Amino acid sequence: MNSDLFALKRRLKYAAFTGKSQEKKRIEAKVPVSFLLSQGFEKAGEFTFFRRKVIEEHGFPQSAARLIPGTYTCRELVFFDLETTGLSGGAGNYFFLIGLGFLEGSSLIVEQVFLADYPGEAEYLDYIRERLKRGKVFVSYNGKSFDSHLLRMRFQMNGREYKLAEQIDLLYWARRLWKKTLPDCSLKSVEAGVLGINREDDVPGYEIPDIYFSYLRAGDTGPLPRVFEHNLQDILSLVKLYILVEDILSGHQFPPVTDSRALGCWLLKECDATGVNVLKRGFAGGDAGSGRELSLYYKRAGLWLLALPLWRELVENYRSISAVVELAKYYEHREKEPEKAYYWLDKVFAWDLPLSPLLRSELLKRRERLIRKLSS
DNA sequence: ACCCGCGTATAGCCGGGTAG
DNA sequence: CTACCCGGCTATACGCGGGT
Repeated sequence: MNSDLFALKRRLKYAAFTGKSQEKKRIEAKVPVSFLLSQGFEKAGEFTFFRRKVIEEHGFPQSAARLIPGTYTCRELVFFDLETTGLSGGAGNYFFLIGLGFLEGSSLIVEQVFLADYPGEAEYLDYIRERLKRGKVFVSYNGKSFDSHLLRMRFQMNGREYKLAEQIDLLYWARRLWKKTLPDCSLKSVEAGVLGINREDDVPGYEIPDIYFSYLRAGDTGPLPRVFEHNLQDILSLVKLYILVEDILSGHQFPPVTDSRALGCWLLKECDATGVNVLKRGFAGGDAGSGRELSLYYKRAGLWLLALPLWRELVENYRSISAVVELAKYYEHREKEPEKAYYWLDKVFAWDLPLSPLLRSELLKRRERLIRKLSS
């Protein structure tokens, strides 16, 4: 489906009626006003429809706002999600539904703006721009790559500039925290695996463009409510996910599937002392990767006395090759005790694990050198 | 069909240490 | 002194995967 051509045809269709009153009649006949009103929308323009839901929620992070840049607060967050005519980033794509979420006290306000037909896009965008004014930080799922560009593009194509100042994209947080433990990091998988949300009767994303086209072409409004619902659920999940990530970062929650190694490393990189605690907890929970990262952190900090017991534990309980190598390096180069270095390195060969050729040759080289040192 | 941020792997550089 | 080697850090290249 070439949506560019399609959009052009829609424009011509309305343009064909020259008389003002005639045009209006035609529009009113084509836009299913009563259907949209029945869905809780109100008319906000010739083609623009708006509805709002207030959802009572608890547990909004009021103080611990680790994700929010600058001096903004969570009152200035706007959660947003678009339903579009396709995935491709080309100019022919546009969006016909935007969901916005705002936090207000203990409530979540979800606003949805629907474009009843393409010729109304300019007024639709102007209306959305007004609604977006209160939001300073945009929260999305993959919005940095998808939604924000489409949004900007549509404003641009209509001769209006719009820039999303600050953005928080939760996709990257989901990857960081659950890439190892979930089959994938689609919003759906995160909902099911972490948030405990299982959508019933959800519209698969790929069906959405066709549903909208079929509505435009044949006036088929039947499946539209499910699209509105899908968009609403996306906003709700976005908010829940945002709260969960804030909770994890402030140490209030730590779902069992969370990758403590990745989180700990990220925190350490951000010079955050809680990174050490996260890695400690991960290692205590049996994650060797967390122990390894913690030991390397101690090594970088020159805290050998803290690193050494970790390496020994990693060798004894997890048969960690990297820990063996670290112990061998330590004794060969730092303590100048090649016999101790050899003692540890030899364990790797005793284990008789399958090794990649590269790693194997590296280990052999190290052993050769130690043998030379020992015999001289 | 598209974009883009992120994680991972690899190469290269530098400083320190050592053998000859 | 020189030539080399090792380890650690940084820069760059690459590929993945999510949105409708």
